[in-house]
Amino acid sequence: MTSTGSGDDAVAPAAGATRAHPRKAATIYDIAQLAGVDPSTVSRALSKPGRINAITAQKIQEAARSLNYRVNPAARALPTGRTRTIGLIVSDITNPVFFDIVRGAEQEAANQNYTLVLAESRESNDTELLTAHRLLPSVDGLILATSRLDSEQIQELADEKPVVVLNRVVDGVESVVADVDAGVGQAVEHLAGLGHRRVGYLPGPERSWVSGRRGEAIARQCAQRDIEVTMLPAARPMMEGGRQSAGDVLAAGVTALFTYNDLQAIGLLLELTATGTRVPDGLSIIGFDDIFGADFTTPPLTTVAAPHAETAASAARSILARLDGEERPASGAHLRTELVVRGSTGPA
Amino acid sequence: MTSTGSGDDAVAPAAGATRAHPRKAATIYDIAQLAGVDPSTVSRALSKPGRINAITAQKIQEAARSLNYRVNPAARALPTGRTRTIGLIVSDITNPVFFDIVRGAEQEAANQNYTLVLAESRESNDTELLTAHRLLPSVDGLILATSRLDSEQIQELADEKPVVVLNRVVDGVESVVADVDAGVGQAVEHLAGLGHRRVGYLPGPERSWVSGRRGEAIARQCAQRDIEVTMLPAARPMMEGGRQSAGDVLAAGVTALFTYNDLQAIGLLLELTATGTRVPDGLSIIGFDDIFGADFTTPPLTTVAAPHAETAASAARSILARLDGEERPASGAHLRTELVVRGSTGPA
DNA sequence: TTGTAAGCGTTATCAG
DNA sequence: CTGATAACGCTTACAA
Repeated sequence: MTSTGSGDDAVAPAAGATRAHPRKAATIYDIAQLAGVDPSTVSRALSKPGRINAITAQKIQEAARSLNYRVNPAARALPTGRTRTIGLIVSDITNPVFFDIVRGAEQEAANQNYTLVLAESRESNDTELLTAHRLLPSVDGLILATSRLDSEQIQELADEKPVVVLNRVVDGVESVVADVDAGVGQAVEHLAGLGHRRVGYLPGPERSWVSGRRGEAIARQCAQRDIEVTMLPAARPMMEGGRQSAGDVLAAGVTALFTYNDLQAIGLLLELTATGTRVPDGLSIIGFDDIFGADFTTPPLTTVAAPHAETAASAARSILARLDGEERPASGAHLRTELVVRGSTGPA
Repeated sequence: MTSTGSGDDAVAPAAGATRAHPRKAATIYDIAQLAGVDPSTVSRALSKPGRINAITAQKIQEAARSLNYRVNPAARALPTGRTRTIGLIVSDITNPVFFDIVRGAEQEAANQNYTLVLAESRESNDTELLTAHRLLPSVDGLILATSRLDSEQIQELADEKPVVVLNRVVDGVESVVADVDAGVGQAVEHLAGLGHRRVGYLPGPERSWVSGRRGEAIARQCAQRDIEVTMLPAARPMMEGGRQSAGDVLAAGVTALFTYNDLQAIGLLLELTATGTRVPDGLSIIGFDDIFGADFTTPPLTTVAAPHAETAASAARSILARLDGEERPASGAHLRTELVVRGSTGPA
């Protein structure tokens, strides 16, 4: 047992000197020499199996194995122009929605032996643009998860490499969008059934395309059922934003409220509960995304869930397909949103 | 408004054909030509400013800008052997602990103009090893966040490139470890003060080094205060694991329980509450990590918090420092754990 | 300070 | 099927 009792040092050089990294990696030249063939033959044997004599291929494989050979991705990228890497930019790593998005993209990439490069824009369009440009030269394609960029900026990026935007439509740029109306329809129906006639919407960032779509869908669905909807002042898409909007919400005189996302919903729920408004008795709340934690608030949150992992996976797939020269985006399954009814909604 | 009503397609080729990506990127040769200098001069001007005539530097900058030049990272990596990339492998992207870890690493990397490559091992040592080997050639260093690998496997990785393991000690390999005892000491003290004499520990994966350390720390601290501690059968480090252990926990006859992590704690809490055991009256629960959500369970979770973001940032810093040729790891601040008292602990 | 030239590890083209 | 050989875009002694 290496336990050192209390008072560990934060950074441990560890027992025994930290190792050096001298032994430079084997190259196809080393293999060629060992196998008695030309380096170019090694290259072929390794990258396009089948197009080579079985027996020499064998020898090469063995040599490679014995030398513990690994291709040098940078070297491969130079002549091919392909890095076997795709980039993903999210606005806030700390937001649980991105679990599923990151996982979906990472899995799909890993499946096809691609590697996922992740960056965070921290809800700022400036850093998003910077980051995108920093990433672009080193990836084969880029996924923009919740872009706050202008359409033109995105189009420019898309001019350089395959770009897919998630849950946003940008002219001329491919996108994967889950159908909001399905879930919102169910939600409004649900509220109507509970007798609500005045509902509100707490929007997220102005630059958020989804926030707009969600607002529209709500307005549309409510209009169809003759329900009055009032739009509140925008709030930051975090728990804090929800908390801070509690006053606005109460002042709005609605009996049910949609928030832009679950984070806001949870923040609001907490604030309301803390200040004596009961949910759902005093106010019904519906969030969006069904994030981690939405099921264990008190009461648990009713929310419009979206297939985030599948959305991201689909985006990754689409990029990889395009890299493989396919024209038509591999139009994936229908991505639908869906209401998850829990405890935060009740009779008006 | 582009809204299409309901029935959106999942993958939209988008209005107007998806763009092509022909225009090949400008190189230093293009700049050289435009600026009337040699490419090598351009290279210097761009990579080591100062070592060049101010006026030619100026010309080169302008040419670069006008051509919208971006360095080709692969091309740069080839002669230098440096990719300006660091890898991070986590066991489960979906576990909120990793928010902070990912963010800490990503921010520190981005600060120094490095890029973070992320991969998930899904709690499997096989895929972890595979992933590590897949990543290694394309990164300058690797951070293993919660490795399930054997020490020897990690040491082999560390022989090739700078590797830092988080919250684990491996001989000869650098690591960043938060001091568990501090927080556990506070926690046991807290329980003792509440009159608990029999506490339990629900461990995580067998291969998890932290799980072992946490168990030891608990045992040690309890021994000092003459508190009896019983070790339960291990459970998976997820909410599900906590849920499934509810029976074991109740059977153990303890009045307070530490779980390996907050995920388990939350799962257990939910299960217990659902089946009629009240927390903390029937059982006090303490988790580890203070993840997202720990503050809004009912009751909110008492937990031992660790500075995850700082831990990861420190790891990244250490790798970057080593890449810059510094010998001594930049021994960061003391990383201490700390008890956060909330509602899941009460009198015995 | 700047130019020359070699080299980084692969792939790709072209003969043989 | 395999071997030369020229890229790929950038860095880096070494010279000038």
